[in-house]
Order: sequence, then structure tokens, then C-alpha cells
Amino acid sequence: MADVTIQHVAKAAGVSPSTVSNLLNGRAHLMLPETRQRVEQAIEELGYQPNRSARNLRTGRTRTIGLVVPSVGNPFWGTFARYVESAALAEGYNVLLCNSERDPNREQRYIEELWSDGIRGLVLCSSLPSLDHVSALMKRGLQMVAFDRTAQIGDPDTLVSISIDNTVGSELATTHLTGLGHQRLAFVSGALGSVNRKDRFRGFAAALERAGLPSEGTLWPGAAEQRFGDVESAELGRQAARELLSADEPPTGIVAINDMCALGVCRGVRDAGLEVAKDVSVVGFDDIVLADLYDPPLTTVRQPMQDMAAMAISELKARVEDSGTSHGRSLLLRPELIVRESTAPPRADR
Amino acid sequence: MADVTIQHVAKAAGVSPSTVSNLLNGRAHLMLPETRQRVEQAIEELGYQPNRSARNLRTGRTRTIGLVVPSVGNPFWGTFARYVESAALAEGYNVLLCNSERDPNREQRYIEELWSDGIRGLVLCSSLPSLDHVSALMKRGLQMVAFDRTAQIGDPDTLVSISIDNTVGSELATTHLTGLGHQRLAFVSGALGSVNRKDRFRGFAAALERAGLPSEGTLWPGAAEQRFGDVESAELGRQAARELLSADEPPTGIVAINDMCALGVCRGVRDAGLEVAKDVSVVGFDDIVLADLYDPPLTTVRQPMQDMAAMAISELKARVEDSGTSHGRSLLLRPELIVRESTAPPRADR
DNA sequence: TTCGTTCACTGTAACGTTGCAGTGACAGTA
DNA sequence: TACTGTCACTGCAACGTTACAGTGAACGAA
Repeated sequence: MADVTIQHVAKAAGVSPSTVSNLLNGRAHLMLPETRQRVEQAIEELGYQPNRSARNLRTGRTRTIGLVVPSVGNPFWGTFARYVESAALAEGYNVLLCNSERDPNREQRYIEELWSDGIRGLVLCSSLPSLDHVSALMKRGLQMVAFDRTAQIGDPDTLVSISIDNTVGSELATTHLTGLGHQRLAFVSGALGSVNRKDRFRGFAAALERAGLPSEGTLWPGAAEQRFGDVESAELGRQAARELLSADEPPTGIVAINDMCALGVCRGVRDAGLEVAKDVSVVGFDDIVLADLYDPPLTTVRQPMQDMAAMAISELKARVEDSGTSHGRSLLLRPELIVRESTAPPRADR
Repeated sequence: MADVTIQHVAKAAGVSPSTVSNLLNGRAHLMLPETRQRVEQAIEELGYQPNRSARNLRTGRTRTIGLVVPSVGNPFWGTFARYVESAALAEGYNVLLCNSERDPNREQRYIEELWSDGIRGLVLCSSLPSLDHVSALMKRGLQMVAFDRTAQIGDPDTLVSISIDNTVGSELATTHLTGLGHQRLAFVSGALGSVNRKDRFRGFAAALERAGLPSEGTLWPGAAEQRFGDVESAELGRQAARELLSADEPPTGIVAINDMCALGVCRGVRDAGLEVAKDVSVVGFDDIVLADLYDPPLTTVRQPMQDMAAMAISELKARVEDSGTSHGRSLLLRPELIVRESTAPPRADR
């Protein structure tokens, strides 16, 4: 119960707290080897762990960065969180992981809590188009990397954006379908609230245009007003597929906003008594682990997650440690189309 | 950059820091309404956020609990983390989420870091059979709930264990298969290192015995020495299915250690040119979101996650706040078999 | 008038750590 | 012998907050 403090260690080793502190902070050369050994032994025997609150208070620094994701219930974010954590650990940082559940209030509350915990570096995976709710803290010195969100006009000056080029990714996916000969395509998504969702639709429309196809009416209207979380997006895809496939001239190719949604679409295709690939081609986005395990394995657009996580951490580390007048920048990585078995040429009779 | 402290607020409002502190700590009745308003306005205008390190240092309390999971890359843990977080938030607590990656050193390191952050309540989802590495901290007052791990002989006195009855769950799954008429069953798992994996195999064997079937040779030997992480367990299932189904007398029913593994098994079944349910029945464990989305939807054993998360938090809260001489206990919840379409009677000709 | 009480606020001493500015002992130099 | 330097260590003040004890003004009662 009674915590072991640096004083207890000092007394046990017969030195002053300062000496213990010196040892703890890499100044072991300031003492005799035998003193050092006595102190180390005392630390060991008492099981002393420095009180981090006191240390943070005193030094003003923290070896912790914050990570805010929409939901770890989504394997995409879960996987990303692991990469970020590994990258941070390798740089000597800890990660504090928070779930915003795509709720702006919760997101803001978490960020303020991280700030008051002394955290000055943050990786934010926000669904929100505007960053107004954090710009005040950024002015005070919060360093931030926005992930999976391309830079916007009104963004804070020092913001770093790391993202794939969503427009290109979506074009890649869509062009794959048009290249296979599909003429009637649909885009399935929840409300296009976030920047990258808009970009993905833009890429989809651009690819259609390039193939000489109309883009009107290709956006599934079912979710326009709804707010689907990540877990529910599969259910949304299922519903969308059922509705789309019961139309007079159903689409033969469907581009989904992400893999969870695409898996739902595949399920909906089956619900409608059809077969994925043979009757309807489906493309996802993200390349989550399950994309390759699904039946049929999902054609999808892969994000280089590990690289992106490493970049996020190294940007943050540099900024938190230097705190020079580092300006914002934007890193757009190229996505990669992974062709598996959920896409095929359209059937001749459809 | 320059942080706003309670002193700045006090000066701006023309009061002492004590008065600001009183307002902050729910003692607003100690001041005039007009004073209160002045202070509130100053807080608002300066954007003051109390420094949590200082507060923790001073009070010795923390409104944060720790959550250590094997890997948020696994949707099972991701989902659980969300439930824990929601339950904690509802009780006024924050959650600090850590990934052990099933690495004992990393797990211990995280727990010690949580302790030195002033955290005194922890939900541990450990894969390790022994809790020796945390018992020292528990003696000093760390309150801990072990999740998904049944109580063991050598456990610390104050430990709370919350788990489903894994043996019963596995019996439920296996009896479902024998009830359908399956005679040749296999159990697919990575190394049976953890308590609950052993229990699940025990339940599997017990069900076989009850059905008058031999249990020798039913444990897939492929992973005995390997250490598979959660993400890789799907790959393991795939490999297991391929190997098992190429035998002379292949099993007609497979019980997998968890859903990710079961999904891998399904994929392996297809790799072998067979069909899930029709040729080989597959049962999983956990009922992750994807179980219902898979094709075919997976028959699996469901854990009442939300209830378990709420119980974990309320136990922890009571213990952290009272810190009376609360003794350990063990809560075993009953799992539920969810029958979907990955199981069917064996084919007559096999 | 004097005493006591209430009220609205403030002063102060911690909490555990850090890192600079000492301090005294001792050795080496002039 | 006196001075200078190095060495090994220590004293002290601060970081921002909290909560208890304390203060002085205003008012009511005897």
C-alpha cells in the first residue's frame, strides 16, 4: 500500500535522493561504482518505481503520445493501433489509446484529457472534416499528426497529414472494374461526412467518367442521413446490396467504402440469391486481415499501414522533441490494388 | 506553449488559487454566486485545463483504470475494449489501453508503467497461466480483474476472475457436432499455453467421451511448438484444415479455439476443394462480428461480453474506492451456443 | 458593548521528483 | 604552505495542485 519513493531508496542505500535521481536519469558516471551498485541494489530490493506524475510535473515532459481512433472494434483501426504502438515503443515512447466512437464530443474530451495528462504529441484519426475543436490546443503547442485524412484549407499551420491518396485508390478500384467490362457500377457508403469518403467517391466518379460512363445515380442513397459506426458498416453494406440488386437494372460491380462494408455487400449478394464475382463483382478498401480469408477472397485497395504508422511516429517525435517552428505538411502515400477473387468480368447475359 | 495554471485563473478572477480549486472540486457552495461566475468565466476565457500530473501527485488518486489486452488487432479484444471503455466512462473513469502482444515482458513492463502512472485498478486479459509477475504489485495495493481466465491455485488473494465457463462452452460446441451425427472430430488450436485454451480442449474431450468417441489424436498437432499471435491464428486454422483434410480418414467436424481460427479453417476447407457445412462442419468460439457476416455464417460459442465488461468495471471501482480488505472471487458466466450455417449433419458417404 | 457565530475567502504545507548550485574532502601544483 | 582543481555527493527550490487550518469582516444576541 505504502508507495516506495525515492527517499526510501536513498535511505536504504545511504545516499541522498539526488544521487538516486542521478542514477535514474543516466548520470551514473557522477558516482563511485560501489555507490551505484548500492543504489541499484536498493531499487531492486524495494521494487521502486518512479512516480510518473511527480516526474512529469517536475520535468514537463512526457514519453507518451496519444492515439485517437474511431473504434478499435474495427480491425482496420485495431491493426493500425498495433503498428503505431510498435513504432512508438521502438522510439522509446508509450501510447495512450482512445476510442472516439466517431463522437465529436468524446473526441474533444479525450484530446483535452490527453493534454492535461501532459501529452504533447497526438496521432488523430478523426472522422471530422474540421479540426476547429483542436486548433486551440495546437496553438498552445500540441503537436498533431492527422491520419487517414488529407489536408484541408482551414487546417492548423503545424498539422501533419498522413494519408493514402484516396482518390487514386478509388480510381484504381473502379478502373479495375471498368477494365473488366462492367458498365453498371454502384458506390456503397454511409454518409459522405468525412474528407476521405468524399475523396473516394470522387475517385470513383472520375474513373467512371474516364470510361465514358455516367456517374449519376451510382451513389447508393440508402445511408445519406444515417450515421453508421464502423461495426455497423457491414450491416449497411448488406442492406445496400439487397436494395441495389432488387432494382430493374442492378449494378454488376460494387465499390464499397471499406472492407467491412464490402463484406456486408458480399453477404447481401448471397441474400439476393446471387454469387459474388460470377454475378456481381465487389471491391473493398483497406485490405483488413479478413479480406484474404473471406470466401471469396476480397479484391481491395491496400494502405501501407506499417509505413504510415512509422512515419506518423517519427514526425511526432521530431516535433515534440525539437519544438522548433516546424511547419505543417502533408504526406500522401500511394495505395495498391490487391486483386483477389471477388471481381470478374460481368456475365454475358446481364 | 506557456501552460495556463490555476494561478493564472486565480489572478484573472481576482481570487486565490484555493478558491479556484474549491470550484473545481465540487465545493462551489463555499463561495458567492458572483465569485463563482467570475472564476468560471476566467476558466473559460483562458481555456484552463487542470494539470493532471499535479493533481494525481497531490491527491494520490486517479480516475483512470488500465486495460491490458493481448492484441487489439483481434476484433474480439477490440470489441471487448470498447465495452470496457463505455462501462468505465459511465462510472466516471478513463481507460488506458495497452497491447501485450502476448509477450510476458511487454505485459509486465506495461503493468509497471501503469502503476507508476498512479493507476491502481487494472483489467488484465493475460495469456499467462501464472500471475507471479504482478503479484508483487497486487500486494502493494493494485486491484486487478483477470478477464477470460479462470482462477488458479496460486493466484493472488485479492484477484477477481471474470470468465465464461470455457469447458462448458466447448462441450456445448462439441456436443452440437456429435448430436448432428459427427464421429470424427478434430480440435484446432495453437499451443495450449493458456488456462482457457486448456479448458476448451478439456470440454471438447469430455463431450467426445460422453458421446462414446475416443479423444486420442483429435488435437491437431501442428501448432504444438509454435507461438501464434491472434492475427496469425487465422493462418494457423487454414494450415490445420489443409493438413487434416488431406489425411486418409479426415475429420467431418472441426472445433476451433476461436473465431479467427475457425475462419481460417473454413478457408482451408475451401482450399482442399471442399465445402463448409456440406463436407466439413466448423464451430468457432467468441462470436465476433464477422462470424455472422462470413459465408457461411459461423456456428460459434458466444461470450456475454458487455455484461462481463460491466462487471469488471464495477468490481474494480468498488475495490479501488473502498480499498477495504476485499477478498478475491471468481465469476464464471455461462456461454451460449449460436447455431448458424457452418454446421450440418455429416455426409452419408463419409 | 462584548462575545460568539457565520460567512467568504486565503495561506500554507505538502505530494515525489529533478537538476542546479553548492560543499567539503582530497590531491596536485607552485 | 597556500592555492587551484577535481571528485563525489548533497541541499534546496521548484513543478501545479489540494485541503485543512486560519483570518477578518459582518451580524445577532445577551
